[in-house]
Amino acid sequence: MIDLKFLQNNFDLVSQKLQKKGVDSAVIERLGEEFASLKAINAKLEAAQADQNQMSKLFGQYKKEGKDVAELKSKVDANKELIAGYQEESRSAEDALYTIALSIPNLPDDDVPHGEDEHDNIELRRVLEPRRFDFIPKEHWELAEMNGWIDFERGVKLAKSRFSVLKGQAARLERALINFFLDQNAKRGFEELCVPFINNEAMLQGTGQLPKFGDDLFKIEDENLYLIPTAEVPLTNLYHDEILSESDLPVLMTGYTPCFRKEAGSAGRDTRGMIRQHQFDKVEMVAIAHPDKSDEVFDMMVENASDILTALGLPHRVVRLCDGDLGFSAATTIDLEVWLPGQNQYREISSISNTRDFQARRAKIRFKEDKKNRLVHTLNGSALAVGRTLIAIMENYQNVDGIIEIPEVLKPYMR
RNA sequence: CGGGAGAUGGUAGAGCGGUUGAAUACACCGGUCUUGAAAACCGGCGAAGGUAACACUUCCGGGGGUUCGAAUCCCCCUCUCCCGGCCA
Repeated sequence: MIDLKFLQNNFDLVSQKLQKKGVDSAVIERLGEEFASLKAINAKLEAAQADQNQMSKLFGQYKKEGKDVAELKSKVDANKELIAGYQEESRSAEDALYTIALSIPNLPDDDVPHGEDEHDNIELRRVLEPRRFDFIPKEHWELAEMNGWIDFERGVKLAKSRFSVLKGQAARLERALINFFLDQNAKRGFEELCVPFINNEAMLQGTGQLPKFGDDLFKIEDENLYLIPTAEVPLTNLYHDEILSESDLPVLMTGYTPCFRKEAGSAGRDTRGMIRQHQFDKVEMVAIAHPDKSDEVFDMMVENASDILTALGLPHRVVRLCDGDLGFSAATTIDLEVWLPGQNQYREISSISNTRDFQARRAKIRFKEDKKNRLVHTLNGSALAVGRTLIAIMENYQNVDGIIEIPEVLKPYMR
């Protein structure tokens, strides 16, 4: 959630920044008004409550002294009705405010480049030269079929479209990658966690998936629970509504989880192969950082993910997202895109974001700084998307017969 | 899923319906003492909103009710613990 006090004092700035994220300035104006009217009604309510408390104390005193309370009681009764009315007003003002506030995306950082969509993203650098093939490299689904690695049809039979089954060496490679990623993250100081794959509504609101993006989530029937779309949800919310001590920061966490996404609105995109599935494996990094030091942590996370790709010998590029392409919660994002020779293009394999205090405000994650509580910064990034790494290995390590070599660093993990 | 018990500040643990936002102990922080530490003694010590700072408001698992007044009484929900069933 954005800082409403900041909004009050910097309307033009906020409004202009959110324009890029597709928010109409009229909505921002509404938001400011709702905030102001909530504060106004709460002031009235609190004054009336103060009166009530005073009179109740008097009441007790009168009783003790044997005085007549009839007049006082009628005053108290009248005030009570006043309070009930204010309470109702306050409640509806609050509803109105949060209905809007929770659906407003984060403000982009000042140094985020301007742009409409992914075409305006800025390539920062390329790492590793793509290999030159003396034959036409195949796409991963073709390789999968030749090697008997992926059973798309039976995945569909078991669940529905966009589900698949990994077999034999591919299943083993998937597991090897998970272990490799977790080990690499541990070397950077990320503590490994194994968390619930189902989270409740409050957690999904904390990280920003709800209330706005419920259509992308698998909900458990008759329960207030959802399959997680990313480990960012449980890892970040581990400290939901908690106050950390300054010395705890930064908290660096990593975890493997499957991720479940409905992919609503992705009809027809990447329907072939394993690029876009309803269920996929991912190893995630999450950091809870001191607000003055989150930039350092962010750089480290980007470096870590890039280094893992390099260790696997996978060519990739580092891309800075423009404001038009930023996700809902992100203030700044860097994507890593891996080279897929079969597709002859770079495809996203990791996305690393600093949400600043946006998620922290929603999830109430704070730390003590000189007796005062201050919101932390939360960061998240993939290191890495496992299925897409598997695809990248298949396409980059194929030979002319369709045989796929195992990257050197993974061999110990395949034994 | 069935039977019983419970939910209070970082932890432990009190709390007749009326200066109880909450005794007490431990932990923690500051100070005195000490070469330093420990001990002892003194002081401080929950959160949110609000304020320049006060004031003030709210919070004793969550929600609702009774009352002038609820941590204390009533109802619902959630969670935890113990016993049984099922089970990796």
